[in-house]
Amino acid sequence: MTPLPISFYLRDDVLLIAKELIGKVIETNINGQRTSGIIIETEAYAGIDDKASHAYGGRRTKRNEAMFGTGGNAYVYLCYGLHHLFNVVTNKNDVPHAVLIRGVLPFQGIATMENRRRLKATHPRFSTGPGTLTQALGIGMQHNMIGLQCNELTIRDGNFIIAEDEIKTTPRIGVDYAGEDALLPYRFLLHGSSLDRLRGALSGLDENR
DNA sequence: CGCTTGATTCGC
DNA sequence: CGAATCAAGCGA
Repeated sequence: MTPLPISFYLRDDVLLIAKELIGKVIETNINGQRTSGIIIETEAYAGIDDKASHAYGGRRTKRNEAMFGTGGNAYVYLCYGLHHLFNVVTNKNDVPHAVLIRGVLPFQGIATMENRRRLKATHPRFSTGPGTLTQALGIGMQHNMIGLQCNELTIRDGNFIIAEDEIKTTPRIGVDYAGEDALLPYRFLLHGSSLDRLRGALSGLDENR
């Protein structure tokens, strides 16, 4: 299975990319352990005019430097001093667009992820939430700024077909500080019924394909 | 410098 | 509901 092409990430429309990432597969290969998850929730952060974005007003620091890099790189940062949050950088160099990955469905390497999380994969908060999925997949600061075509951390198309009407759109979470931009419908997630359908499809699949 | 606040999670 | 835990970001 091949990584999504760079052209996927270089496009201007970060909202469209955030929506299209639903159903795609994040895969990590760390110390010979392959783990992966299917993306079920994302948020778009739309550049220097977006008050919720770390890059609002053109703010450029050591932390958010990755956002100013080229699309197709990872932006990983520490939140609340303890959680690593994983973003996909989009658009061209110096246009700081990004998509925050907020939830995945456990797919491959479930035993490895259960060890990292010290939780059973059936636990409701196993990998739903931006800080828990990074822990499950083993994503950390060592992945900040790396290209998503690499073996260690990549996103590919798992051919899970998601229809337009299976995706719900809401305001973003935890961005109250962003004033009126906190109300923008920039969060995308699978409907509950579609989640169940996906879960059902997964239970019939060979985990090692 | 020192103080405040997060793109959060978990346990009580 | 509050603790954990640290680096931006901001004002002095």
